[in-house]
Amino acid sequence: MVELAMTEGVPAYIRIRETLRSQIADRTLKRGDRLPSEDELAREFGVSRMTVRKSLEDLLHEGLLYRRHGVGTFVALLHLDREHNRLTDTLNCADGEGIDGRTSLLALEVTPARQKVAGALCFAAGEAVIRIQTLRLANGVPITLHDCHIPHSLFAPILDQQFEVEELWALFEKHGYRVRRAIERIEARQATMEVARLMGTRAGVPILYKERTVYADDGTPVEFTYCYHRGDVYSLTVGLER
Amino acid sequence: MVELAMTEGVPAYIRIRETLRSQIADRTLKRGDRLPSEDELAREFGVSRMTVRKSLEDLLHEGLLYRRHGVGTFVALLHLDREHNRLTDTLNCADGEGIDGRTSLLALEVTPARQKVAGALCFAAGEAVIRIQTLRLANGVPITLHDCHIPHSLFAPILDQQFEVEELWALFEKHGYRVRRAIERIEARQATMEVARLMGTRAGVPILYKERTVYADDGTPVEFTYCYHRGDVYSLTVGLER
DNA sequence: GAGTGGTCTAGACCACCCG
DNA sequence: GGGTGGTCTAGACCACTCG
Repeated sequence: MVELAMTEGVPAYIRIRETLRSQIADRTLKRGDRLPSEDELAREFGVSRMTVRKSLEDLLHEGLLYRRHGVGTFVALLHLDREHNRLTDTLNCADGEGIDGRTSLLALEVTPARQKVAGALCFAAGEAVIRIQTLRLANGVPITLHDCHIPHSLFAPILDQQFEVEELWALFEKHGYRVRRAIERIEARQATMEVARLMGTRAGVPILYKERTVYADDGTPVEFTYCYHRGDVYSLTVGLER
Repeated sequence: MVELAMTEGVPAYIRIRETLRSQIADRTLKRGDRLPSEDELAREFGVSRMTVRKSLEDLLHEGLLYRRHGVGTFVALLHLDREHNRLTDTLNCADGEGIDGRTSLLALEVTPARQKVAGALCFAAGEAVIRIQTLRLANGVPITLHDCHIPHSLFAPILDQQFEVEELWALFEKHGYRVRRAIERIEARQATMEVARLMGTRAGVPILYKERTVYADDGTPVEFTYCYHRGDVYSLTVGLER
């Protein structure tokens, strides 16, 4: 019987899942290897087969493993980065290793929602939104201009608090909205004069433009943001399935 | 006990899942509604509770439902389009309703792989790849230029057959590779002279540029494609989670 | 035919939330 | 306290693949 990493109150299927994950990470299980059968794993870990299957579920979904009916469960040859479609805080995007990221606040105001913003947030044009405009710098170079809109009706109290734009989603959560997913519409555009000025570049340079709507886990839209990424220094990676 | 749609050999959890899905679609279950508890559903459908939970799994994952421990399972307020991160055939992208899409073949050749192509396909620079260059038109307007590369070693036989570029992935499958997922790197660029010429536009216009690597379910890279989308008429939508 | 994963059962106990 | 979902069991039978 195999010794499990972690203990105390952590469900068995999670301990088994993480044990398998680390065996794959440290090459105890190599790419292309067949795992022991589910019956064997159940015996090894001292749990029922249903629990083993529950353990495998997430790893299969991530693409770390794949199954062939009647044949076995295998470690995938290539492990795609799970982070690709991971939702990160709009105003606090990760910049990768060795990069000094900073966010500066350009504007914070309450305004009536224009039509597109209102539509995305599911309320009538003209209702109040909190608008947070920020500039994201990497090593001092402007990378992204964010123009973020959140419903005033849900989050008005945040205006009365000190808050860091990096912690916007933590504030949402304090108000009972757990951020769960987002939709982004992506286009290639040219910088307008206005955007160029704010980003310290010149009009006409390529801009990766996004409109992002963020939803809580019950489906409530909690944020709509225009994003302008400098095309010459920014690329975006997404994963697709099936 | 509830009558189930579909029958004969379809697993119970799938019939239950689809029954619930259509109840949500036709508003028998409305947004925000609490579903019957798992015990109730088990009684209604005449299955065990584990089977009910299996039915709910996919719907939860899709975001159609969400759960609150100790409270219940609910229909989400907003249903995000499941198609966003759906992988579609590179050379045969869907164009939406009422659009006449066509793909014309610009080039089909065997060439040595340049470094980036070889790297993506996990073999040495200079090895043979089949290169398929196509232009995608919507209502006669060039939308996307694809420059697709597939390993000659895996798919050489397709050169000896008649084949439609629209059916590339079906051919992969015939050779034992089931397409499963892809990674796309996305940038905003300006059209080069060469790209502008092929797409019937002028150099400098915004181009949504992608490098896409496609993987079979065992992780084998089966395709690497450069995509050039006309920025003024093309936008891309992606979903992000968590 | 032997071994694998796919589906399913009929229970059990626990943790969480609410009134 | 009563109802909900979260975890888990110890079996069962089936469908698929391979030699």
